Amino acid sequence: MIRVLIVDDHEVVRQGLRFVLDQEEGIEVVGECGDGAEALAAVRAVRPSVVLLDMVMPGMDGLDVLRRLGPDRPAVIVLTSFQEDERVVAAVRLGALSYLPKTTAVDRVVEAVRAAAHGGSVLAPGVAALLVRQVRGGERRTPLDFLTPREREVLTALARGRSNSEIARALSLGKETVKTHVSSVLAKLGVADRTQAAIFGLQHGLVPLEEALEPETPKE
Amino acid sequence: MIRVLIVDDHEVVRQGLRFVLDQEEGIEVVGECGDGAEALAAVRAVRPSVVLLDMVMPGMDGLDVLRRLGPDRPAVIVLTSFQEDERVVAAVRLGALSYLPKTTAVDRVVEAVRAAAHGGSVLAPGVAALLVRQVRGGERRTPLDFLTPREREVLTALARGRSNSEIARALSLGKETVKTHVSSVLAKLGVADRTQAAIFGLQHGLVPLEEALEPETPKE
DNA sequence: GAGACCCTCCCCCGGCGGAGGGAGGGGAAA
DNA sequence: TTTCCCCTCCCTCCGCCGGGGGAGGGTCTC
Repeated sequence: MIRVLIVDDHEVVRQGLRFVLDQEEGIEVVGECGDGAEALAAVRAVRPSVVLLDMVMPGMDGLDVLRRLGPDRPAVIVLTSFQEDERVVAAVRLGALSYLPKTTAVDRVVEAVRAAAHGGSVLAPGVAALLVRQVRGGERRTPLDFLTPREREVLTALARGRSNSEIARALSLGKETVKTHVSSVLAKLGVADRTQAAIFGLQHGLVPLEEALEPETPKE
Repeated sequence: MIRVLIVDDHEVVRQGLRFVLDQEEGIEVVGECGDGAEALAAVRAVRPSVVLLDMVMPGMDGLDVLRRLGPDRPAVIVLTSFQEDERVVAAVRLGALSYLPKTTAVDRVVEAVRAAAHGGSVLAPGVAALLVRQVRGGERRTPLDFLTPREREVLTALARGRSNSEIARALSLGKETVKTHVSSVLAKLGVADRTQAAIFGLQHGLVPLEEALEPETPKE
């Protein structure tokens, strides 16, 4: 029996998944959670073999949950609305077996659950391509991949709406240095100015849109 | 019998809604659609009395569907992931009876369907507050409400990453004029620069994030 | 008609932003 | 070691951005 825990802040989605999975033989839904904190507790409590995890949730999001799962974690299938390049890769790095957009046909979800039960992956075509790109450094990569770590940090700050001097202060740098980084970022992304760079960063999930203008987000 | 059409690009969500609604007496799900174009066709074909409409879909989105529904339209309940101020108001203006976030408990969805069948509304608390603010101009309003039409246009362009001179060209204005508008926008939104204004605009759904850097989007 | 508001354009000016080039230190790989 | 890249900071130059103030013409309301 495959014991499944469903984590999603949308009750409708939880109902849908439960409905679909309950009809399957050998699969049992052992719990539902509406947020990340609940999910962690539930994982410890009911010891599911597979977790269906939504990426975007209020409070602790999917990535946070992945980070906090212990070493003997259940198999995790990420199910999300967005295909944000950054997050896909992050999720896989953090041990997610499958990463499926919510537009996925339910059959594929069932497949993924069965596969996950014995450590297998089912990837949506787009996601698969993305990972291949990432892992094998093959063909065309996101311009983001060409950024150095420092440049990413700067771009992240840009996407939060910070000015050069604010960034300098935040990263303990000279503003000259920040300008240098910003210039390379603009060049590498092929955009005209910081505003476009910020939008680009937001589009690629460097910063969740909701938090973008927040003064500080220590996240914890 | 209340005849319901479900429109959502996520099969999981469709299944969930169908499951929930099928259990209800007097409610019958007469169709499911995965995108806007399908939805319009289905409305004509099966003549549902209530449409559950997702706002964000590939291709023709929920607002487009609302715009294109004829005069003798079915009752429409908008069900969406985001509570983007702009779109809520737009949807209601376009005739949506209810506007519910997907985080809504399923009971409320059922309530909304029953209410919609005879022209009633069920609003999530947040949405209700928003509409009251909008309609009665009461208490605190979004800074967006203080913008003049022209300023909105300019902010929209800002959110697409346009420079002042590009905006001037696009709107057939002198760049001096654009600067004037940008200045008022910054002041009214209480932000420091155009980048922050752009982010603000994106957060409030003036431009869908995905389209933000697109060179032109005539939408059609 | 007087006010209020919006839209349009103008001026000045200071400063941030971005291009371009240079330079030193450090780490990693050939 | 030499080479290459990254990070750091410095410089100049200039254009765009944004603040402040002004001004004319439009509409709508009182």
